[in-house]
Amino acid sequence: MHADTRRQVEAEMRRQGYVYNRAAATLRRRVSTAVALVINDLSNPFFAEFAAGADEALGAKGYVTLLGSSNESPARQRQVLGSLMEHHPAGIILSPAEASEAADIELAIGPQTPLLVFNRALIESRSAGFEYDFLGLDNRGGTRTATEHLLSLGHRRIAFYGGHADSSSCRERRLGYQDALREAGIVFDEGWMIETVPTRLAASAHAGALCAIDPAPTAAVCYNDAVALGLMLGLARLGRHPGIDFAVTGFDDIPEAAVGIPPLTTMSADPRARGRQAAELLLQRAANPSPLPRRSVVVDVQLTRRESTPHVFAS
Amino acid sequence: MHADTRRQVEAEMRRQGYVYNRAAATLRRRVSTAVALVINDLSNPFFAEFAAGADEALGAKGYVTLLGSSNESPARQRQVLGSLMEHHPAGIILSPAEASEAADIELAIGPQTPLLVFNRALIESRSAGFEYDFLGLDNRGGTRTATEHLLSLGHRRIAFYGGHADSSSCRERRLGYQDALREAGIVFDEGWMIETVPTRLAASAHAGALCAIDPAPTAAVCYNDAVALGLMLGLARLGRHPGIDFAVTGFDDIPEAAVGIPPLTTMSADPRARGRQAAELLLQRAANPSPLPRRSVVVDVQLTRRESTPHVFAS
DNA sequence: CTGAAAGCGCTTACAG
DNA sequence: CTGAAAGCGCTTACAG
Repeated sequence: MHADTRRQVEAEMRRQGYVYNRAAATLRRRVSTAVALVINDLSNPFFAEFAAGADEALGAKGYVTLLGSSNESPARQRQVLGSLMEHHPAGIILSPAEASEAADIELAIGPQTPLLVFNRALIESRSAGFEYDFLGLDNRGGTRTATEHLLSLGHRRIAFYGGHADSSSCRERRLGYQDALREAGIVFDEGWMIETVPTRLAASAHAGALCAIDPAPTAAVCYNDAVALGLMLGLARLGRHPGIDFAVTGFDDIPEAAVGIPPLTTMSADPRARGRQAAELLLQRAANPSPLPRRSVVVDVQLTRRESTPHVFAS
Repeated sequence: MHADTRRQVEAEMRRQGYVYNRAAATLRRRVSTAVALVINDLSNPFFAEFAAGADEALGAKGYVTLLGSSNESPARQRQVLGSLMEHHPAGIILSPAEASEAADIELAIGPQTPLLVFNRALIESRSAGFEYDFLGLDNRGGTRTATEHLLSLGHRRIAFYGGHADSSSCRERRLGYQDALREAGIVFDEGWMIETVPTRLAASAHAGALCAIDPAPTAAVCYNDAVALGLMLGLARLGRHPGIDFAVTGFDDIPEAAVGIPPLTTMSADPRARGRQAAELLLQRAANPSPLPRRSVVVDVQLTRRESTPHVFAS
């Protein structure tokens, strides 16, 4: 009888087209089942995958994703956060625009809403006591592993190619590279580090700077995959043959890495899994209002060896 | 005085940390300022760009984006739509999963909420009188233009490479290709059309099927850029030289197309602009509850000529 | 034109 | 344990 009645009621609800009104519930409970997801650059597959993973995990837990994209503009980011805050989200996952100030973010979202920052450190100059969780990649360990891989293949003159020296992830990746060189007893030269805009196009156009180093390096640890793919293109145009007489490593393992020419040895970060992880971390925080201390999770990245890193070539 | 008072009040609001409660407004007004954006595949840069464009335009009009991703699963899509409906969105932008049934969608969202379908037709078998707007690309005209371009370069044996013959966009693109051949008086052969999973990897692996055609084609119109880039890779491995002794065209103009080896001639669809356009169309509908008739907007795609389409090569 | 009151649809604290 | 009532913070219809 019970089950039968239930079925009848449900049938009638469906017939009348009843839909639960989450706005009413949010108003009463003072917090919504939405999570804000603010992404710096959706056209980068790394962040698009991250967003897809986060949305997937949030959906599985009954949350809905409020999307915002900042296009790497801190001003737009502030605006987007302000607009999303009006929906009283249960939490915020933020992959910050370059040069985002912690104090700025705090102003936009207040001290109540749980925040998880992904991938990049916020600039903490003016801020004190603003609490948030952090999920990032082990940038330093990653390039250290990449560099050790090249060393194990006999390379000794190894450049670091691409990225902005003033971005936190680039700084960390350069440190890991230097760690590995130092440990191998190699005297490293500032001139081995070449700065570029971190895009494929810029990296490709700038390849000449790498060839101009004297004596020429036999390998390059690249800031990320986009840069590495661009560098390989640029080298090919200059008559070098990456994968045969030159070794290149990337970072991120974007889908294109596996099908590059040659396929790219890179550090895998599995952005979709990172998105799911970010959602988990945030929802743990949202469930326990305060007991947990601030957490900073740094994820190991895995060397994925492909054909772009040959043994050193006797020239 | 007026302005001064206003400033004081605003300062006090900020001091107390007041934020507008949109849930209360939604409850009272019975419709929210959120728009649901449901995407079939966020890891495809084409759709990620589309999402970014839609979010941008919605944000500019004071709307917020509720994201959902279906990962090409109609079941997941139904579930996602159901969950988003509880937020009473002002409208829905849907880039449907493959083989989505109109009747299914109607069941999930009801007859009230404005719907704009992007890119793919819904299967209309069981449904009658379900109204929605449509925004799509001129698939047929696009491949027709691409094929005419190859014909003008002297190619006569032109294949159509990649895609699933049962997807509506692939069917349309094949028709445009056949239109151009017919008009040029070329007797076309069913064997010139090769089916693949529409990914770079699958297209690359399947390149042998193209070379097996006898007599061998000198050019291929590809289903999309991913397929075209994969095909060029596969051909290179088989000793062919796309851009020199073989011509390839793509579709979409994803960012990678411009930096491929060689750079890819393709049909530009400008997905970010499409996202903005989808948002405009939907919001027009949301503003006027019913007066507008159902609209179907088909966007022209532009030939972007790059180095992958050489003049026919005297072999 | 201005200001107080009603009410949107839920959840929860409270009376019975 | 059950059921009626209060109240979340807005918007809008209505009285003054």
